[in-house]
Amino acid sequence: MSSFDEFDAFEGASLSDRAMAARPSPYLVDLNPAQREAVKQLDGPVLMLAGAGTGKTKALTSRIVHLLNTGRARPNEILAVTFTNKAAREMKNRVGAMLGQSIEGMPWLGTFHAICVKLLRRHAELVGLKSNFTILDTDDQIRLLKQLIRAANIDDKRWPARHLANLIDSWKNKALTPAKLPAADAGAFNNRGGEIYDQYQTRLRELNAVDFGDLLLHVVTIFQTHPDVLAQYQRWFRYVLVDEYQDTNVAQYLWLRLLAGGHKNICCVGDDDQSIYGWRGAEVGNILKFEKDFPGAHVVRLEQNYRSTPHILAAASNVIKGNEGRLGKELWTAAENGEKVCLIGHWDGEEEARSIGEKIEDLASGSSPIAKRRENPRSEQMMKEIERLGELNVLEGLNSREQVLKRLKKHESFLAEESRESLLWELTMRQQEGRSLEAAFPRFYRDEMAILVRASHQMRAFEDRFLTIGLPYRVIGGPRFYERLEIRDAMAYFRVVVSPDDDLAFERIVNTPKRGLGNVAQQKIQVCARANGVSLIEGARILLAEKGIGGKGAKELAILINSVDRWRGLSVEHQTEVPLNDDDVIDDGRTETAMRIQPDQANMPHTELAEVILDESGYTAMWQNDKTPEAPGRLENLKELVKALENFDNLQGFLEHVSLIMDNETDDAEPKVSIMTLHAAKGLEFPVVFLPGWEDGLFPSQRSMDESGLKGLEEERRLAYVGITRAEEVCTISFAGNRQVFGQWQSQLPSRFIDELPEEHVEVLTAPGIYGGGYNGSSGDFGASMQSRMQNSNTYNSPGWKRMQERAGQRGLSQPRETRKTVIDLEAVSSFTIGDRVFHQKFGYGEVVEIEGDKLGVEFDKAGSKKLIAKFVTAADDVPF
DNA sequence: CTACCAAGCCTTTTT
DNA sequence: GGCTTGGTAG
Repeated sequence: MSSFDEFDAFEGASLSDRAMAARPSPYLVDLNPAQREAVKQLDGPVLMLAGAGTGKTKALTSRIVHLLNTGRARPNEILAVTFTNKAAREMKNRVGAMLGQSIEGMPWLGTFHAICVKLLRRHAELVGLKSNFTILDTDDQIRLLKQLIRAANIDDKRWPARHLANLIDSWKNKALTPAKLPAADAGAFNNRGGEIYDQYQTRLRELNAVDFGDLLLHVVTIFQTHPDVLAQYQRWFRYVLVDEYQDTNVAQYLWLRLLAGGHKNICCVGDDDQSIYGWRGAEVGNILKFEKDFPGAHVVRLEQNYRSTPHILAAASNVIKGNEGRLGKELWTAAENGEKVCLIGHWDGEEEARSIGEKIEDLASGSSPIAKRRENPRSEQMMKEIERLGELNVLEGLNSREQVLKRLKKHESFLAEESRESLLWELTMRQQEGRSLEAAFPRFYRDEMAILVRASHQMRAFEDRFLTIGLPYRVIGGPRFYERLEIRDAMAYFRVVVSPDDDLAFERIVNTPKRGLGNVAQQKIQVCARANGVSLIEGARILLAEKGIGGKGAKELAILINSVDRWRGLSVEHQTEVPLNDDDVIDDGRTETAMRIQPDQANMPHTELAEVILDESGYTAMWQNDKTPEAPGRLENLKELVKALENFDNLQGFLEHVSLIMDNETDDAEPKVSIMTLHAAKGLEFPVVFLPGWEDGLFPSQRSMDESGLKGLEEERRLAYVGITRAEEVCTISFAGNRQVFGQWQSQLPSRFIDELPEEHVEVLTAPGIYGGGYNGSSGDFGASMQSRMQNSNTYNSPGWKRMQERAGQRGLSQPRETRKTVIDLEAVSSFTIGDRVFHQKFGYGEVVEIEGDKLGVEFDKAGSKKLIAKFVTAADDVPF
């Protein structure tokens, strides 16, 4: 592989380039021809059409390494944009791993938003902001808009702020400033849309704040109105790389085109079949017209799939081919056939959850102790172990040896001292007895399995079920840590301290905890602030001085204001401007905050300050006195928040991080099943994937179809495609005949996408209990009817389906069967007796009414009676207060 | 001003 | 079913 062909990309390059290129490039060896082509075509526009699982991240990271290795660019001269923080992180890690060193020096690898913040902090004054602007989240945004709407005398019931927020967002996605807004758009929202948008932007500027959309919009505006600034960056970023190009919106597209406009060294990677963010302004058109935008673009197709089995791939392809106007790719794989895609219909959503829970436990159970334990990685020992097993001939003479080895390798990180011993023992025994070696291993680990749902409310059924059977799971992208009430409150306190102009934050905390400053008092503050043209907190100060407010409220308000002043004094982080107008300082690797903020002498550590703020404000006390079941959890979260602060230099740095990083990944030692939305799953892969809720109206989502018609349906179909292609080995699609929607029982029809699955790659399973009888094997009825459904694509008229429909409404036919086995440690049994008061994270307080092995029956004060595993509750006395 | 209750919305999907 | 909002009573 070390032939001259590695140099051919540099024909005509300068001698020094050639010399650089002479460095070995081992990363090229691992690539297939298409990937290699995409990596080596360094100059000029490149479009990489990368199907699901075709190794696009590998190609992208190899390309970065190649750029560095050939000396084409220094790390800080490469602009690499992703959509999610996770993708950015992964790319950083992989580039680092390939280079064999840490990748400190790639400051411009990040999400659109993160990179824009950096740029905007630097040039904020060009759009009328100060460089320490705050970033508002949706909640602040809506509250602000609500104020404006009310001020404009519009009924905010008929014209909800939320709606306008969405409109403004969509305008910003299209790079439309108020001035550029077409009349048709401006007329939206009771004819006042454009007007209020304008006011909103003005108000944001006054508050020295931006919303998410502004991050991009402002930067685009700066580039468009200041060619000198743009030119500087065009020169600096010698190469531009974009991940998930199919998800770019107009603003992002403009941004990219402006930045790459000079040298046109832009490489976009994407897959039109995975465009699932149309509702957020993404334009599939961007990828479809790339060749027109960048004439002479090099188009490379990655079509070899390394992820999924042929059955899974075929199922996905057959579904997606129902879409029109695709760029067209033919995915293929060299992998073995594997299992067919499973299709199961269930009686109702509860049973679907139960069934999936059982299947997960089945797949995750193995007879070896390592099945249940995950220890620190010790791969070196692992490799030795494999050798030793070989020496001992433990694996000799059995045709599954290959697979066992593969399995061992795959799970090397699971092995620790004791489990190795027991594994060895287990394998030896098995061999002596002639039993299967494979079966000593669990087929999959829990963290290799995922449940992908269309909408987040579907998650609850699974959470409830898994909680009761004690199956460890984690919800990804659910209610996010930083969106929780207590966290937002705490952060509002920090914001008030850090930036005095932050009215929204002040509003939020002024009467939290209760200070006797209700509507009336707050109104007075508002009026006073406006009359004097100052921020709310200054207004409050004036109001106090003028004695415009009295009684308990006045006293409390004075205390609050004094406290804020004191806290601010404790933090003493005076800002010093550092000149930033030279090419050379575009990036020197330091963060923006470090550049601009020079801490004064000794000041209180910000973590300590945070604690002081929360204590002295009475916020902690508020939750300590709160008796609701959530209170302990909230205190816990506050503690976590303070802990998270440790990773930052100051409060401001932290606040910025929080506004951009919405995902919080906590690495537990214990392997857990993932539950997430299909959207959140993009870019991920799992050996085992469950796709529940394939019912018309749910998936494809009714709303999507109503709002966007065929376009919406096609996007839903792409979502289905994304879902199926997440699976490596096992993919199970299911639907339920009955489902609770808004608390009402509703009968559901199977998704139309189910009819688009290719019969020969799908195995239709009989749902347990669907005909009352369930498990005694012979009830192939339902399966057969499913088959016939699919043969006559005349959908919902099959006898089997009709019968199922008829039973809708008479619930209770399928009795919940007790679960067979759970993943629990049996030691935890009976530390409780009947009558004990216990506490549960989700259900709150309750009383033990029944004990059955390790399962407790608990009558909860608020949540009713539940059965659950003992380890999920604590004695009520132990709950921290 | 707060605490409680009824009514009405709602469920896409997210940086 | 659950959450937010708005109205009313104390």
